Amino acid sequence: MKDASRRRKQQLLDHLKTCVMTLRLQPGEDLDEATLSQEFELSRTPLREVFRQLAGEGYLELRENRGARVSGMTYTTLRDFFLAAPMIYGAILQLAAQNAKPDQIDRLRAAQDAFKAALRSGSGADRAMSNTLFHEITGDMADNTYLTPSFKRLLIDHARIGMTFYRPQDASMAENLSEASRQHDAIIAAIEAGDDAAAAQLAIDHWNLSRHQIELFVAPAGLDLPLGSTARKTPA
Amino acid sequence: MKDASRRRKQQLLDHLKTCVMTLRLQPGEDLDEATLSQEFELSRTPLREVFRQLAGEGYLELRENRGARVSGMTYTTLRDFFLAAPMIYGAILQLAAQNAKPDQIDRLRAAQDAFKAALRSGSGADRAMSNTLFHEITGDMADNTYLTPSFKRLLIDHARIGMTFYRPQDASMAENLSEASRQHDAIIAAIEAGDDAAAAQLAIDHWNLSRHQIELFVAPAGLDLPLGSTARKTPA
DNA sequence: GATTTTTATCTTGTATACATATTGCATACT
DNA sequence: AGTATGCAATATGTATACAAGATAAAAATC
Repeated sequence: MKDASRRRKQQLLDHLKTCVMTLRLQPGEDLDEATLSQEFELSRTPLREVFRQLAGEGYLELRENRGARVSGMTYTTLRDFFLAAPMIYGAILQLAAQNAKPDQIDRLRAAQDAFKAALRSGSGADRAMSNTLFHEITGDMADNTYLTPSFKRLLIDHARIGMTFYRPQDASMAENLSEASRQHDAIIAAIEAGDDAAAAQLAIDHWNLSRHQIELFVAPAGLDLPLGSTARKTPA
Repeated sequence: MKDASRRRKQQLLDHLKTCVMTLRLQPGEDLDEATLSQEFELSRTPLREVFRQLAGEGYLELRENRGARVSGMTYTTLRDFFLAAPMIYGAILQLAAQNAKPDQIDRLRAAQDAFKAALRSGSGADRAMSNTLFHEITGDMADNTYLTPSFKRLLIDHARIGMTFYRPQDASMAENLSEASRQHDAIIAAIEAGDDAAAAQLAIDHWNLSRHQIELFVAPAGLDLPLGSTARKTPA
């Protein structure tokens, strides 16, 4: 009986994490204690503890006397993200290449297989979550107490950014994902070979690819209309 | 009445943070809910929420059904620390120099004054806490969501390492602190001038100084005894 | 009619009581 | 004597009840 409620608490934790990362819960969205309490058959006490923990990990924000909401994404988010990500992830992969243990490499391979499967047949959310798992394992390999907190925080918004800036119809975006998958393979190879310099370089490349995907979204290829076809009817 | 208990909760939070950073609570030490509950006149419910939050920020570790303990310091801690610290703090100071606002610079100056006062007359704990405050303000200036979590985590152990590896009698350690204070002044100047390259370099220098202090502690100057004076009575 | 004040309702925060898990000690057994 | 087992004591986790704050709606005032 106690075992069951402990499992529900863990389920709630995983559920909320997934919902935040896949945008099923939107940035800035309010969370209702009462509703979640009923859905997961938990009293408010353990629920609120889960909120605190998720706030500590960067998924939620707590406001005094005003409940919890999903961490926001502002117009400075992308800039902050791409400033920090290459540096942190470069360090993570460098350390991963130096420290990875055989069973961790096995897990990384399994995660990459899952990622490839999600590319073929999964939803956007499947893709985002399996990609997150891949990177989380590299974080385990690096095993540095002081880098992990920022890295985990980056992975949350990496998933959210990936969900935001992606259109499945776009052919160049599909090609982008194939390239990402090839980079994952190269990362596995570099880690297995213990080549930390190569791993660090692959981190940079991987983020440049992410940035490129956003550019494809924000500034798509032109519609190939002749000059002047968009002339205004009203003066500027 | 409610106001008072909210203040007590905040007091508990600050108190625990300070105790962890000044080693009044040792790494690995167990915390007793019942005792703290009485001391701060709070019920266990809000107390446990504070524990969760502090665990999220890296001060404590929570074990299922086995209570909270202060985050441990292992033999790999120092290595992990000096791997991550220069990179993170370099980035923080670089961004601080780019983004600092006038009122933040004022606060940084005030923090440095407090640090100098602690150097002259304060306890080791005063020194550690005022130094932490100085660096926390540079973190505010940098204002990057993704770097902050690791930076905060570093500051916790920066304080604890400073408390561990310091002997007030040692003259070269005192000189070391004066040099640290001069570096703080230089950091303020670089930030005010918006010179991000200089600020990043000062971050590296500042950590090299910290590392030097540990070396002074671990490998002190010899006692100047003549060779052979420590000859063993038993064979090796 | 618009704005402010009051009141009702809902949400959040805390305390207490109870259920479950862990730990240490005493006793029994090999 | 040393180890195993069971029980008591202690500590942790959860649920419910109550208190305080926030929000929204209705009434009163200008």
